[in-house]
Amino acid sequence: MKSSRSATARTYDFPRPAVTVDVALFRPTAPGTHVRLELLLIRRDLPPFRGDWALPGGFVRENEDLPEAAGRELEEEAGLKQVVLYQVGAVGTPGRDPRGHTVTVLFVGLSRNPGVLSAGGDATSADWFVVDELPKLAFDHAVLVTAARASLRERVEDIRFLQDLLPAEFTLAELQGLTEAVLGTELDVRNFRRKVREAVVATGGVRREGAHRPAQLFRFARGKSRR
Amino acid sequence: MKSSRSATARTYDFPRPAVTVDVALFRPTAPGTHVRLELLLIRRDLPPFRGDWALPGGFVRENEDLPEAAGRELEEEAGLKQVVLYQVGAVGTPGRDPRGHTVTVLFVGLSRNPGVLSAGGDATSADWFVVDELPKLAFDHAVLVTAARASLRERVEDIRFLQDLLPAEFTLAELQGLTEAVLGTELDVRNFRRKVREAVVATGGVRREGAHRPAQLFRFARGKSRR
DNA sequence: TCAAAAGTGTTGAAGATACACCCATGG
DNA sequence: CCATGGGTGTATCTTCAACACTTTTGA
Repeated sequence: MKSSRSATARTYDFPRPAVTVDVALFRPTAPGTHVRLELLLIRRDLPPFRGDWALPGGFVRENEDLPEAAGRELEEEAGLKQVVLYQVGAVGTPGRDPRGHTVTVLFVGLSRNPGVLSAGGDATSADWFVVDELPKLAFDHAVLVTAARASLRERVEDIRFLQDLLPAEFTLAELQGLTEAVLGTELDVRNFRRKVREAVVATGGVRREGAHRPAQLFRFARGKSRR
Repeated sequence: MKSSRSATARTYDFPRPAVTVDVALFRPTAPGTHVRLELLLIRRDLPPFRGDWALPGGFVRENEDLPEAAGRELEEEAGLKQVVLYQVGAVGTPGRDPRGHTVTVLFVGLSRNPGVLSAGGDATSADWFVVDELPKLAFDHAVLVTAARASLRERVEDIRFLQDLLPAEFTLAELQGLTEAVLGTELDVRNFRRKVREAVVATGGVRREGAHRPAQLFRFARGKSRR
């Protein structure tokens, strides 16, 4: 990209949009019970949309790569590090920010170990919200969240997408619960297990908890994805 | 979105990347023979990469939407209008433009009726290149082209993606040739026809050309896509 | 009558869906 | 012994891949 018409491209004499990143970071609620997805939101303490909740995000800095900016914002605004993100796309509709034209690049992630949420920087507070009960969102963030969820649903078709999210060892019930949370639908136990059979291998260990049969532990097999 | 930390966001006191759009516009070679894809490129007449070929593109203007900017650049640099484009994503790797940090949003399109290429504006010339024999490209445009082709291949899985590209009436051989050009592989005639059967309807007309059986004409049926 | 492209069906394999019962454990 | 979640197999349907010959026409 960047097929500018001027050789002195750094000295623009016209106004231009700013670039931001926004991050839709999801996490599953605790396994065991019915797993649901939660979304990380930041409460805005400055206008516009003061007091509303918004996706973490902010301006991309000069010579900063987009994923880097997304990770930085996540750390600055919620104290989260080492989160795996991927890009969904860019949105630049004029008017989406009342202060001026911004083009945002949307990143999505699924987080394990959410760690401690520290409302750092200028963000009043950060919190997790169940995705089906979100508060009113600032800017066009509701649209972004919809796009983010749709993208997640597509990705999880390849079960290995969840590899970074689960601990090294997990039970198939955990894997299924997480998949169901992302898809928003329930899956048949037997069909699910057949489908993931080639992607995981039993470690031999078991997990005992509660008055019932212990669950075998699995890990992801090496090798490429399927489907 | 735009979760800035300043309420006076328009007065940034730090340097920031510029936003560009780039367009990978493909077209099929003439049907009848073996259909191949060609890509529209613009010859750069200014440094950097002076003399190299590049994707059409340029800076996004203040309060201009991204698809609008992509269409405008296509018109300015190649004289093409009314091309249907869709977005693939954003790339903002520092160093991708030696003049300074730019974030580009990549758009892709498939063009029918390419019209007359007018090397307008500052572009020395515009031309079509068979995708398997591209010249050296400026910036990181080779990467963008690869991403664009991969995206096209995914989209064409839904045959209706080609709806905007074909004339109102077309033969199944034309439809198949175009699909094959996008995929870069050959398809079985019978399987292809079975697959598209529900998406198209015969208009009753035929096209006669050459010393062989005339081809029936089809149009796309109304209704949503499948698969 | 010939060359050239249009058109057409069947079979097998793989993948998806639907569905119900036994197992191992802790309390 | 019972409540709880873990674990398993079969039948059906749909989808995809492979594969070869007949039809219609203009020259």
